[in-house]
Amino acid sequence: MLDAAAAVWAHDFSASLSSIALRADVSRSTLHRYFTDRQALIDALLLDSLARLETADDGSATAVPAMETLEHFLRAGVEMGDRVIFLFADPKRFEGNPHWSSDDGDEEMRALVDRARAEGAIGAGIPTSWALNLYYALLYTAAEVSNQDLPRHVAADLAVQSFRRSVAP
Amino acid sequence: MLDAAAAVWAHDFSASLSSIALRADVSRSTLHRYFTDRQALIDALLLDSLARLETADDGSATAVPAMETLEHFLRAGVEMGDRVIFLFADPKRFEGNPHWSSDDGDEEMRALVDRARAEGAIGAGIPTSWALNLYYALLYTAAEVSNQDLPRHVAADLAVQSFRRSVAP
DNA sequence: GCGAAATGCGACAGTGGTGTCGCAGAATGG
DNA sequence: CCATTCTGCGACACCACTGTCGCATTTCGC
Repeated sequence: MLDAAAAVWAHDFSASLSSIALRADVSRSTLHRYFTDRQALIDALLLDSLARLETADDGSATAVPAMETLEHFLRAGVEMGDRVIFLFADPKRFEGNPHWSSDDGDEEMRALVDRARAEGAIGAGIPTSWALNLYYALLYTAAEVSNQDLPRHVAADLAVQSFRRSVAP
Repeated sequence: MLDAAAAVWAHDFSASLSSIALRADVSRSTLHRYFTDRQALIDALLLDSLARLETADDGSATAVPAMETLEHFLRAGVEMGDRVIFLFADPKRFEGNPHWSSDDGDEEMRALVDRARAEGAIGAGIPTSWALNLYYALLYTAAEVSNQDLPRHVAADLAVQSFRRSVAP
């Protein structure tokens, strides 16, 4: 059901619960039996997606260059496909949600970008806010393209390449 | 009213007509008086936005390098802000809409990208579908960022730079 | 095979957005 | 100044989605 919700909501967050039940091959009753609320399903999917992101992000020690961490994170994100689209399609989607700390969304990433800049991987002419938005856009786009034409890893490679080139000094 | 619709729908296409009326500082009645339908408003906004895009795109003769046309078009799009977000946030939003020819959405752009590739501005390792999706993502992101931190022209510059670097051979 | 748990189905009221009215109060222009 | 036009307000029925329920059916474990 979470997969179905991610798949459907990745493209239209206002989609009805019926469409999700249909996609999940269960009745609406069953869906409601596991998630009392629309909000409950959102929270469950959010939590699950964040957990996967966390897991996927495990291999990134702080010792390695920040740029490699960003790259690793990007690849992991693309691998998650719809989940990542769900998470990052609209930055304000989860505003006020107790499970969505601003740490997840921004602070940690901003710090990473700043570190990458300090390490010389990001040019002085690149504002941090642009680097961040570009990063999420590439993540989103690569995940999106993976649903259409290109194999997942190819899309990930292209996204990584685009990011490196775009922010290079 | 069209401006209000663009501003609201740029962030949430499922937003109610009430919220648009509110944003436009008119009553819901007045809104309905000018646009009988939700669909009528959508069509009007679509048509108006496409017209602006067309106008803004006037300066691009086919004689100049394709890359410059793409660049010009990108800058013009960023300048349009919410209108462009409305148009390109979801590629399938206007599927089946008689005013949304696939020419606008894809074919013309694809041809432009192919021409840029022939002129050596786009590397062989860059799939056309990636270049296109990247292009729209940058357009969208630059417009989005313009609503937050950076001045419009700075965001446009960054988007252009990112695109050139990303697809360079 | 039998009992328990899970699922599907249909019905229900509640809710919020939609589209349509009529009417009353501006705003506009001659 | 008056007449025409535009606008706002409130009311209405309609519809899709939501959340809840009871009951029949299927599935699963033992």
